Amino acid sequence: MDPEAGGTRPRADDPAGPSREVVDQVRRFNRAVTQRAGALQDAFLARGRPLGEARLLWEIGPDGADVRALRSRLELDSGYLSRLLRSLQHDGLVRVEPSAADRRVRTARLTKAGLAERAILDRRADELAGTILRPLTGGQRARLASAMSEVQRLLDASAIRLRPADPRQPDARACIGAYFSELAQRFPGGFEPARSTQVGDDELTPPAGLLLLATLHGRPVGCGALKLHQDAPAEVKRMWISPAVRGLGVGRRLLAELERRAAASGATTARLETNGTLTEAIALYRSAGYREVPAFNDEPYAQHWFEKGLS
Amino acid sequence: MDPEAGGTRPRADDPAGPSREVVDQVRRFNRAVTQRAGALQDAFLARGRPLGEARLLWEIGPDGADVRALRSRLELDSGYLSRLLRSLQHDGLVRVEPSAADRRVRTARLTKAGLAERAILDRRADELAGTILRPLTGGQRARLASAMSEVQRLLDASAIRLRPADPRQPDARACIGAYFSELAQRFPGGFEPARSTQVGDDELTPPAGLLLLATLHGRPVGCGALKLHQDAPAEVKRMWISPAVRGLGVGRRLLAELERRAAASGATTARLETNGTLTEAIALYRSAGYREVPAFNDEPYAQHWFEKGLS
DNA sequence: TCCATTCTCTGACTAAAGTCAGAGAATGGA
DNA sequence: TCCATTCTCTGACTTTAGTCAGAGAATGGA
Repeated sequence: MDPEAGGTRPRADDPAGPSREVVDQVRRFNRAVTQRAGALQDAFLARGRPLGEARLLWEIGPDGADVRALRSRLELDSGYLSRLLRSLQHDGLVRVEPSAADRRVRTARLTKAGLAERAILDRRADELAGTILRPLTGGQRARLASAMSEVQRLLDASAIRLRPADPRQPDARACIGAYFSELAQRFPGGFEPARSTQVGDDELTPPAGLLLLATLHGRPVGCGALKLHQDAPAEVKRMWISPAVRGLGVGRRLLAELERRAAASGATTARLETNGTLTEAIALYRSAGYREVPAFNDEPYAQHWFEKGLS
Repeated sequence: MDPEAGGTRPRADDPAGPSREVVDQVRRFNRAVTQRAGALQDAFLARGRPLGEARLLWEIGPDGADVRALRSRLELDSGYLSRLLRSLQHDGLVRVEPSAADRRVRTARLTKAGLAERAILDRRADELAGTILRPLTGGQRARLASAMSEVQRLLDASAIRLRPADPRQPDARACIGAYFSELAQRFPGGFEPARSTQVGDDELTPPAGLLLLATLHGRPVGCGALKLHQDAPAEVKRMWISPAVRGLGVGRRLLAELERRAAASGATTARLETNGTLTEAIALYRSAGYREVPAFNDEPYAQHWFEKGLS
């Protein structure tokens, strides 16, 4: 059930909001594509088995998976998941054993028959794509793939959420770690955190500072932080975006949100320093209104210092 | 459950088939859109009511609908539909009465409360689109709308089916009627079927001829016909595509299928005549390999005659 | 008038997709 | 050792999305 464009009600004239025709296009897409594709897909992949079971079979994967990981990934009730596994086990497609690392945990693995069934599902998914593509010309196929990629990427961009996080949390740690790894790879002389100006976890925790995490469907895909000072400029730190979501405006959004929060904390100026190798980051800062200024600290890995008024 | 790209199996080297990466893109899209967008949509529109009921509420619409029309449109079992209506009736949202035209038939109408509930659904669908669009920049929104439109149109193109039909059937009649209407509008002097060279229904019915219908999700969107002659060229007739699906290669597909069937019936040549006003049709024929030839009949409304070898 | 067809509804039922409660085992920190 | 927490499983159950059978009323054509 997808209500189509509700064309009887004009959109409020909000310059920051989406226009009527864009909203209508999204609604039309929701109706036409989401539902139809879903029904077609379900029909294609069912194979006489409940979809929940088929889905689980696929998610267990060729390497197996812990039940709790499956529970969390598929967002299923422990009881229901147990039942689905029982059913697949009964059909000889799955084997469930206690994990060696923690005997409370079960690990599910596909049997030989389970792997064969999964391969059939794989083929079926290919066939489904084939039925969609076959009636089209070569040019139409390329255009469809390109448009689908664009829709998908923009829906991802839309789904990215920003939230404050404690720098000690695993997700935050992972992002900062990825940031440091990338710096080590891209700087000509490498990067060692110990040689850089130290920033403690407390400094990025309210009220002294703040770390923002960007997540896509719960998965961390970026971070950025603020060091706040009384009567002095706020410092932007730890700006990193996962390569998987670059080009989608996430960095810009993160930076804008950091600026907002800095201003809300009373800061009138934001500052940051960066290495000359990070050309895309520098371009982002410039286009966001940062001007290059004389060095304001002695960070060994920096060659450029930027500042922006926050009014 | 959406299997993602099954990247371990190389695609057969079939130049006419879709490439591996296009198939993978379609599979990724199916996964991303169907599951995520579908689930989000259901959550948004549920409002504590089963989706089937919400869907029915929407489909009844502001003007009401016959139960049998709803049954056919939504492809629901008569018993189940009756139950859904009962439930909505119990909630005071729907009124069901015998139709004046045929007392076997029931007409369902929304009550005042039903109309209010429908308006809420309308608003919710807007809000759903809004949540998708709001995190995006203006440029991203425009790009998303454009990409969605492209995906939708190409999926429509993909979903179009060609099938033989009896020219007397309502769908065929509707297409031929639309064709004649368009000719009447576009020809400078108008068009009257009676002044044109007559083609009887039997002439477009096997074995004397053939009519092909193009349908999109069961709805007729185009037609084309053949008149077959022993030891003489086959004639292409009644080529019409609905404006809603023009530009998607449907005409080309129809024409190609007619040629195939003509060749399969032993014809070595295909012929057609057309009015000079139909510039897109002429362009299609030319690009499909038809050459202009001297007039081979005295069709009063034609100014161009074309021919193509079918080997 | 008869009869085949169409339509809606009710009875009876099923399968799938879950939820909630709670028991028992395992883990790790105080 | 104790205890809070985590994990899985089983019991019991519900809701949703339907299906199939068949009855009774209405329609239209022979």
